[in-house]
Amino acid sequence: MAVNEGLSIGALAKRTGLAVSAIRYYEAQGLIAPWRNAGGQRRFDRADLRRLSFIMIAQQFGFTLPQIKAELDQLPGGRTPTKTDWTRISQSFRAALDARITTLTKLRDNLDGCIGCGCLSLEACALYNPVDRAGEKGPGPRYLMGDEPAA
Amino acid sequence: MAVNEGLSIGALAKRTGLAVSAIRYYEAQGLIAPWRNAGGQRRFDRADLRRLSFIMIAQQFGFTLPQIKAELDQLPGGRTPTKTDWTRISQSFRAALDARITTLTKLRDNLDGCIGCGCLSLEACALYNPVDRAGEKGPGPRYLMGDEPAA
DNA sequence: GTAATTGCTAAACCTCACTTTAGGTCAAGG
DNA sequence: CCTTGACCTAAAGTGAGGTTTAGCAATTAC
Repeated sequence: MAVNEGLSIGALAKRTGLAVSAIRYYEAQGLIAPWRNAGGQRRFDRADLRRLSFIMIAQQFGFTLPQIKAELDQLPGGRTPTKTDWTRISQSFRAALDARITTLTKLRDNLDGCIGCGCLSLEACALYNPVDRAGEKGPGPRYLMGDEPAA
Repeated sequence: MAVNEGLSIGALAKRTGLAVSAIRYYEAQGLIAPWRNAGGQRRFDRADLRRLSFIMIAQQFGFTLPQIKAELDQLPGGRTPTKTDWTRISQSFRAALDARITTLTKLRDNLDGCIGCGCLSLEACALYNPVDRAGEKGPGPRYLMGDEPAA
């Protein structure tokens, strides 16, 4: 129990509320990179708490793990990220979030227009058009909420 | 090609942009209930175009199929839904949507507060709290975007 | 020192929302 | 009549995001 040996996976799980299995899964997906102690057990930095926190928040916002990884990959490799580093990625994150809120609000406003007519008609309803366009992309995974597939 | 024999699944697919397989899947999930012609092929009402349209729109908003089914189940059983019926479910739908936008906006505002400090700290960050609460629900499926699991 | 925890890996399993495949049937046009 | 295209079912496959299981090793608590 020396002070500088890092956190165990169980400790991380307790502090984040994540399941141990989820943390291991994030490692497998390249979102977090613990080292190993002499016995082969994972040890984590305190900075990893922040990474996990970011992952959980971004998931609440509806981002996929590859998208989140892309954001986290912008953090510096060789050193512990500074506040400035986190501020930078929070900002890029906020832009994506703003776009999502805008889309949702626009769709809601279209829905308001439709409540009066009760139509949802394929020919006339303002709500139908964005849906139609998604359909025209052809078969394959249909993306949600106006987002493009993960980069 | 008599006038009143209903639409084939292919016709529905063309008019909605959905895949035929998706429509059959929705039937299996109880979201739509075609009848069969003498040869065993599915035949659909024109009103089913509206149901499918609603499904597609609701999915854009991030609702799951069970949630959408719950809304559609409120439509009358014995007759073709009227505009009033659709208006009623659009309104209940809008309320759910409003809640979603509110949550997202609140989270975004919290993020704004965090950009200044760059923290995302588990102890202090305003963003952490909602995440933490989700974690406290214990193991099992973690719900997204502040929604409760489908009824 | 030993028992209970906690951690390890690999592989199987799960839900959601579908698509694809395989093998066969139905309907419409020439 | 016969071919072509649309349709049928059941079952398996997909990919995201994990959890569960099995069997074993390391750590911690007493």
